[in-house]
Amino acid sequence: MADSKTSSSDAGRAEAVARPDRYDPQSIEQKWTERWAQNPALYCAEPSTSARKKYYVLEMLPYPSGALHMGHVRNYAIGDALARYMWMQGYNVLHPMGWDSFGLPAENAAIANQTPPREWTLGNIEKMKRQMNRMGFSYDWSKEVTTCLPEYYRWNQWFFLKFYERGLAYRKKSKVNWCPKCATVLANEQVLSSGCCWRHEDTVVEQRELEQWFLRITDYADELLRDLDNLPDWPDKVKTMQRNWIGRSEGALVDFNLDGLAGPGGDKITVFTTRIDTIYGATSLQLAPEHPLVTDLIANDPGLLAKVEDLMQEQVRAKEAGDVGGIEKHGVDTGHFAINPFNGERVPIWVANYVLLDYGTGAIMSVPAHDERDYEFAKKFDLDIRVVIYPRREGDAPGGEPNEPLLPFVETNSLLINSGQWSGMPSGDAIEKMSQHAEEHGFGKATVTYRLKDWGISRQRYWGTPIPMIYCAGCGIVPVPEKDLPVLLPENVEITLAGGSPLGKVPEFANVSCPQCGGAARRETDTMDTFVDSSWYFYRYTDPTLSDKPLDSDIVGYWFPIDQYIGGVEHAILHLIYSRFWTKVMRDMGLVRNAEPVERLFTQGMVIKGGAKMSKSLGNVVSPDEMVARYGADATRMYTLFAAPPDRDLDWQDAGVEGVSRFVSRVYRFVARNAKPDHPGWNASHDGEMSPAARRMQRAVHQTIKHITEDFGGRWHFNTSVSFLMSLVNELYAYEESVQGDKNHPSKQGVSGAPAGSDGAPAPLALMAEVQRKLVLMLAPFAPYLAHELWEMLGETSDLLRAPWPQYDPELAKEEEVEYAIQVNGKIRSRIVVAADATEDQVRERALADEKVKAAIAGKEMVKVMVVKGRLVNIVVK
RNA sequence: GCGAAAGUGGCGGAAUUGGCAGACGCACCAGACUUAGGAUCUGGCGGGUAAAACCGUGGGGGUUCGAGUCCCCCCUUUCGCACCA
Repeated sequence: MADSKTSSSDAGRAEAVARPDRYDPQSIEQKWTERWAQNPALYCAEPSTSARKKYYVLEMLPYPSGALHMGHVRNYAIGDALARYMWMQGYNVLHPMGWDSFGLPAENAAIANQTPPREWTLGNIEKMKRQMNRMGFSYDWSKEVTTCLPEYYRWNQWFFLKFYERGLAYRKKSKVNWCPKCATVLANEQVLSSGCCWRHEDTVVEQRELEQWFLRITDYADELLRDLDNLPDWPDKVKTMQRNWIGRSEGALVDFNLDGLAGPGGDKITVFTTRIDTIYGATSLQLAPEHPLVTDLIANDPGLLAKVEDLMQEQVRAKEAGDVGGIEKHGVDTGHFAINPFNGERVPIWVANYVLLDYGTGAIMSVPAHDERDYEFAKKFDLDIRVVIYPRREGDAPGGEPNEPLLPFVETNSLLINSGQWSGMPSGDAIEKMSQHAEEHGFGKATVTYRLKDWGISRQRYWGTPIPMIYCAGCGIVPVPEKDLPVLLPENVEITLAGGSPLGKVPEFANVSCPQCGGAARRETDTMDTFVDSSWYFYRYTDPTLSDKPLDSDIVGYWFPIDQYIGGVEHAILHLIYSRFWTKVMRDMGLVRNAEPVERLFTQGMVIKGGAKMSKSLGNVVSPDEMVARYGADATRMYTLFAAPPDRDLDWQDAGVEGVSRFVSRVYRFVARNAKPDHPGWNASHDGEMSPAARRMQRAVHQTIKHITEDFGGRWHFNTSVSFLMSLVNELYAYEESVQGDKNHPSKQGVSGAPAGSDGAPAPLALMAEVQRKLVLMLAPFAPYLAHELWEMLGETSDLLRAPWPQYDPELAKEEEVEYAIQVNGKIRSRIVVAADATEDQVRERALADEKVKAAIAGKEMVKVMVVKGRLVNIVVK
């Protein structure tokens, strides 16, 4: 190969670009981008009749904001490495990409730039698709899905009608979360724990009364919870978050009749409790300030009304201040009483700010002795504290007086006292028996409540899927007939953030005739939450061209469940719980056979810089475009894999990309010189024995294959995969030097054969060719452009994407020698190197012959212990 | 407050089961090749010492021949949940 020295000076400068030893990512990547573009079928999944086993790898689809950010690049680099690896493992790989393209930013852009949302969105998609192709991601674009196009969203509408038929979509007036900045309603899942909007973290969500469409996700609460146990390959963190979100809680409802006058709003208060066994200790009832009965009870007392109003205001203020957890408890005595159905006792009715309206019934029985919050409240307002579960700690003898310092006693491992006929019963049994008792006597029953609420999907926005419903004065709510789908989103609509749904101001859209009676009717003008779009898009990928149905059950049956889903942990609740819900409904509709959409989930860490999330305001944004222009796509992608394990946050360091770029270029130069090595050293005769350097390199190759193969199958620590590749290349350089001398040392040039000390048998050319071949194969998932270029350089004509992944030979990967540390009385005194297959006796002999060991044991009585790699040899010397 | 994860050189990070702590890379230092070097190649690089010894994985105990790894207590950071009755 051309020696860099001969062409390096003035003459070489002009031809620098053409020199094969100079890595130029731009020209290489451009060349392959063009070639791949000419072969659109390259990355296409084979049909479900393929003889290959299927593998569905999916990355979360992006919102087309207009530019990829590093988080995208990282996400897709992981998915692409996996997709390429699985192709090389012989699988039929489905690796699609699409656009979650409805949503508010398009409307904001429309307002800011006077650009129609559709135009803005489709333009962004074009830009981002170009960026993705520039990165070399192996997407099957024949499966592309764009959620804002009628070909897709008509099926949202179709699903909505099916949900409606099944009673899973319903309309109700309710208090809803309203973000003043979004000018629309938010689902519970879209309200942060701070009480602010998920898109506007500084804007407190307001409560408004609106008529909204809801999806009955709570019907599936139990199954959504239970089936988490069938997802062993989901991160525990995500499963825990979902469990908490669903918040299943077993308990009982108990009715307390109002004492004396029946209230105008009813004559009883129903409370929810998980501890019905403590009901004899209930010394008050507590209502949430917003509880509808509250105003009835104190309607004629303006002073009390004002105090309750204060309680509510205080909560709002606390939320605004970000004080979520530790709001101080306050309450108001209504002066009314209710009757405990178990013992007939009158208990005062209070209003308390620590009772939540939307959990349980919005009313509780307060048992200060056995609930921490009730205890705190009772202490503060001097309410009775009555012990009804004998408080004992582990080891306490039974009997004796209840111990005030042990209160509140919240354990269920003790016996009831002061509880009438129930006294003496273990707490756990009492919960069951007392619920039964309540049910038999008609004042209560066992029940299960959930934190999870039904999913409100109505949005008062333009850029979303129109909800296919019509309101007729005569017929009421009338679904749009299936044959009339899609309900097309009108264009040229004036978009503002004020005055309700923009579609409401488009008469030709809103005014329709009733499908049932033909009379004048009004169309629903709200659109769907965009999380509807992303709840089932991955099914559509299997055949996005179908025009008569959303999916083909057989094709879906072939591809599903998704083998590997990759995305950010920020979707642990919203997207991933909605998707699971949607799949279960689809299964009940007979559309799909799988109960869960995703077999394995991987949540990658964020890309940060300087310890903070990248953001324009911090000015620490790294643009993928700039990185690609500077270092090429291969180096950029590879850096995102190398800089940190994929599940951890990646702290971006510009110098780090430089390092990976150097590595990539080092690989290029090596193969450029050695694809057809012409140094005489390679042609030296050999007698079949390999030189130690050759053996070393061969071992490195097989160890690298082993490591990377295992990493793909398990831990996914691609940072170490890349580092193994780097080490391997370092070995190749060392080997090259051993064969032909240091190219940069003229004194050594032309040295033929193996260096002194070897057995004089340089490895054959074939070994060099084989090693390079394997190196390129292993590079393919991480740096596809470079790998393809080198593949060609090696004279390979087969398609690298489908070339078989290299196998490793465990024998060749094994170390030939093992180092032992030798301890003398607990301290390491020496190290010896012994053949890997040496017997214990041989090791012992060698150890005792070691000079340092001899010195250490001279004149002593002792025990020696030698250790390494799990082998332990004890030698006792007297 | 509750729950989970993490804490290793100047930095990003290695070290599947307890077995040479710091792989690989960055930064830095030295050398080579150079008209030049922000290119390339070679070597060095936890502290400490002339060299050893010795000390080193947030802190303190413990188990073990041997602990970054296992056990107990504490500290810090990040994330999730935060009155869920």
